[in-house]
Amino acid sequence: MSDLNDAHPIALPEKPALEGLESKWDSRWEAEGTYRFDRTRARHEIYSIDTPPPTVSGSLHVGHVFSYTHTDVIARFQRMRGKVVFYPMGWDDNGLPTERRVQNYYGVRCDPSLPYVPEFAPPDKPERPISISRPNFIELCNRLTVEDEKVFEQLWRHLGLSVDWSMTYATIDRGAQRASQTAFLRLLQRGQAYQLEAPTLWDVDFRSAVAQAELEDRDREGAYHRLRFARGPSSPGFVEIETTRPELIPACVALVAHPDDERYQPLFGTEVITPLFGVPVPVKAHALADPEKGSGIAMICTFGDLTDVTWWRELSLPVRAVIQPNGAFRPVAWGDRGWETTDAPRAQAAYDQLAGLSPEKARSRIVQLLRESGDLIGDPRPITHPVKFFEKGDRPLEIITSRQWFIKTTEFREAMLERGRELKWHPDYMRHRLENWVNGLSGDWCVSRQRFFGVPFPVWYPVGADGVVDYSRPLLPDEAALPIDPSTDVPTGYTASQRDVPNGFSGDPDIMDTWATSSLTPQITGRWLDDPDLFGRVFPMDLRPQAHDIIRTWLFSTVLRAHLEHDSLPWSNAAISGWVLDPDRKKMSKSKGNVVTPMALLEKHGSDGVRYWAASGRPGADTAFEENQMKVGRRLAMKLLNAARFALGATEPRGAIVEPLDRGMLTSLSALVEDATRHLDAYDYTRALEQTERFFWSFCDFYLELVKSRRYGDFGPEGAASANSAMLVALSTLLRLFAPYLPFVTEEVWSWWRPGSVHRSPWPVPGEVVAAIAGGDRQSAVVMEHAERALGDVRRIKALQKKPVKAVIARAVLPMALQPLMPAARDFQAAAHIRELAFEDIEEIRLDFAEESDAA
RNA sequence: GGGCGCGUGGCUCAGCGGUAGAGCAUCCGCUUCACACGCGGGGGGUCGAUGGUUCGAUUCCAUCCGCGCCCACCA
Repeated sequence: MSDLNDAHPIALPEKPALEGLESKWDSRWEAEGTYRFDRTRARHEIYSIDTPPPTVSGSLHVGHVFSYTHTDVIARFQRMRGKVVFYPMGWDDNGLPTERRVQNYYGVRCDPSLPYVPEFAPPDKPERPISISRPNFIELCNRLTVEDEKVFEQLWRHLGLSVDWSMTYATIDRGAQRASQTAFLRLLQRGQAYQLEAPTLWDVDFRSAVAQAELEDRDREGAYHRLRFARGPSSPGFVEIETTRPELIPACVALVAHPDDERYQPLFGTEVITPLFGVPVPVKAHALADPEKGSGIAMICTFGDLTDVTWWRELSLPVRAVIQPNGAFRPVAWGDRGWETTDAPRAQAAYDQLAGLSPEKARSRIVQLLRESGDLIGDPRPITHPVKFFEKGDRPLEIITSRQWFIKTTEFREAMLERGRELKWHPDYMRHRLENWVNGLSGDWCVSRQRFFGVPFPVWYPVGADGVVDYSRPLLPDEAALPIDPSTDVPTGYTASQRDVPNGFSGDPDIMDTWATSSLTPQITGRWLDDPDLFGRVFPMDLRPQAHDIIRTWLFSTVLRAHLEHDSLPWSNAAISGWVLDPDRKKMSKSKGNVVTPMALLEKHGSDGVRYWAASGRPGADTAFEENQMKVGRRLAMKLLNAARFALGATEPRGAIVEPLDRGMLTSLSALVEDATRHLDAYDYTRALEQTERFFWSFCDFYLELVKSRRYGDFGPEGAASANSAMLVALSTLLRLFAPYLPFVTEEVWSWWRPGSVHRSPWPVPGEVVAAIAGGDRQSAVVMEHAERALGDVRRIKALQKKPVKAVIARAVLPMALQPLMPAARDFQAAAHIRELAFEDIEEIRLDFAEESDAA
C-alpha cells in the first residue's frame, strides 16, 4: 500500500493551525477533481447515493449539517475503500415554498390559462401582482433558486461534503420533469394510475387536494352538541345524536348506529327529520358505528370526516355538499327546484344565514338557530379533540368532491411490506415506521395538486361539440416529446386556437404532488431516460440517507415507484438520521426561533469540529445540540496537528521495528483498523470514530511519551529507527481512519509528507499495519499494556504528592504484577524519570524521590 | 388505542450476564524540549421502579412509571 520508505520532502509548519483549512482545501479539491465521479466504472465498483435535495427556499440549519455529515462520512469511507462514489447534490425547488417566495419576490401570480411570453422580464416594482403564464412563472422560480443554490453550495463546501459539484440537479429541472411525466404516462399505461372524481381531503386555503401522507393531527378545542332529530310520522318523538360539527346538518344524509345496538334497532329502515332543514333521512345500520360514543347514533354528512366517506360509499347514500373549495358555505336552494325538504321556506331561511360563511362561523351561527328552535339539548360540552390538518396548512381540512389523479398503493401493500423487509435499514428498527404506515394506508395516493409550480400532468382532454370536457379519453403526448406543459403545448392533431373551445381540447390544469417527483430522485440523478448507460451503472443505488420523519412520504413513495417501474428496490440501504434537539429536547426548527446559523458554527468551531459533533449522533438517534462536543472535536483536530508535527519532526534514522512498545502499539492499531472497518461497513460511523479516538488519545498520552526519549536517540540509532518507523506507520494509519470525519485536518497533515490526497488513498487494512512486524506481536502488546499501567501509576503518585512530572525517582519498587513491562524497562524508566527499578511482592508501588528534579 | 425508541455520575452519552465507563463541567497540581487551542491527577453514580430467570443482572424476561416520536375511522 503506501510505501513509507519513499524519500519524500517533509514540510512542517512552524505553528500549525486549523484556521483557513476549509477554503484552502475546498479549492484544492475542486481544482484537482478529488471527488469527481468516474462514469466509466462498472456497477460493482460504484457506490451510489440518493442524496436528499434540501429545500432551497428555506435556509439550511443545524439539522442539515448534522445529517449530511453522516452521509459524507459514509461516502468518504466508501471512496477510500476503493469505490467510485456517485454523490450528487440536488435542490428541492419544486412546490409550494418556492411558489410563495417567487410571488412575493417578483410580485407575480401564476395563471396557467395564459400563454407563454418569450423574453418576459418582471417589472421592477409592480404596484399589484401581475399574472403570468405557468412557463414564465417557472422561469422566475428557476432564476431565484439559482441564487439560493449558490449559498447552499458554499456552505456545503465549507462543511467539506465530498460531493461531485459538476453533478447537481433540481426537482423542477428539465430532467426531473421528463422523468416525472414519463413515469406517470407509464403508470397510466399499466393501469397503475387513474383519475377519479371522489371526495378528497382538501385544504381550503391552498385550494388543493392533499394526500394522506401530508396530513397531521392537531389538537383543537371543540364541543359535543347534542341535537334532536324528529322521528317520522309513524312513531312520534325524537332521536338524539351528538356531533362536533352541527353546521353540517344541511349536509346530513342519514343517521347510523351499530347493527347490534338494541336501542336503535327499531329505527333501522325508518326515516327521521333533520332539525332546522326538515329533511327526511334514513336510519342505517353499520358496524363502524360505536355504541359507546356519544349517544351511540351518529349523523352522516357529506362530508364531515373520513368515516362519513366510508359510510356514504358503503351505504350508497346521496351527496349533499355545502362547502366550496375555498371553504365557504355555498348557496343552496331548498324546495321545489332545489334540495328536498318538508318545509322549504324554513330550510331556506335557516340556510341563508349560513351561506358564504366559513365552517367555523357557520357553526356558531347554527348553534344559535338550534337553541332558538329548541333542537339543541343542553349546552355544548367543550372537548379537545384531534383534527386533521394539511401539514403546511392553517385551517382544518375539509372533504371536497373533485377530480383527481391517483397512483395505486393499497393493492401493493404486501409488495411494499416485502420491499421493506428486503431493504437494509440503519438502524434496523426504523423498518417499523414503514410497516406501520403501509398497514395504515386508507386509500390510493392522490398525486394531483391544484397548484402551479410543479410538474404538470402531461395530459389534455378532448372538448365535445357541446363544450363539455371528456375526461374519459385523455390525449397523451409521445414520450419523446416530454417534458411538456399542457397549458401552453398543443396535442398532436390540434392547433393552439382550439384550446378550450368546442371540438377542441383542454389541458389538464393540475401539477403533481411534490413527492410524485421526489419519489424519482434515483431515476433523476441517475439520468434514467437521458443517459441509460449511466443509469445502469448507478441503479439500484447503494444508499438512501434521510430523516425518520419522511419515511412515510419520501422513502415509501420512492420504494413504490421503483417497484412499479423497475420491479426492484431503489437502493439496498437506508440510513435514517435523527433530529437535532435543542437543550429543551425539542426538535430544532426555525419556527421555534432556536436555530443557530450553520456558517457561524463552522467558523467558530471549525468544520472538523462541527463534523465531529455530528458524527457522535448514532444512526437514527435524535441528538442534542452540543457546542461542547464541537469544541472537543476541534481539540482532537488540534491534537492531530501537533502529534503529527512530533512524529514528523525527525523521521531519520529509520529501520527495523524491533522494540516491544513499537511492536505492541502496531499490533493493537491493527486490531483497531479491523474494528473500525467492521463498524463503518455496518454504517455505525459513531462507534468507529469512538474507537479510533480512544486509541489516538492513548497513543498520544502513553505511547508517544514512552518512546520519546528513545526516539530522540538516547538509546542509540536502532532504538530511534524502530520508533520512527513505527510512528510513521501509525500516523499514516490514523490519518486515514480519521479522514472521513475530519477531512480538513487530515488532508493538511497528509500534505506535509505524503503525495496526493488522503481522501483518495486506500483505507487501511490490518495486514499493512503489522506488515513490518511479521503480522503482529501479541507478546509485545502485553508489554505495552503493563508499561502503560505502570506509567499511569507513577503519574498518579506524583500528582497526589504534588510533585512535578519531571520529578526524578531515585528508586522505584513495583509490584510483581507489573513485571511483564521489563522488556520495555528502558523506555518506561526514561518516561517516568526512574533511575533504579525493582520488583517486589507488594501491592502498591513505592517511589523514592531524588533531591534534584532535572537530572533526567 | 396500536407501534417504536429512550430513561446510567451536574450535562452529553458509551457499555449490556461477572462486583460501573468516557468526554464536558468541577476540584488539585504542572511554564514537561509535538501541543497552555496544553499536560498529569482527584472527587462524584444503590445504572427509572417492582417482580422473575440465574451461582451472579445495569445488562435477559414480565409488569409498571416517566419522556419522545410514529401510526390510528377522532360522530
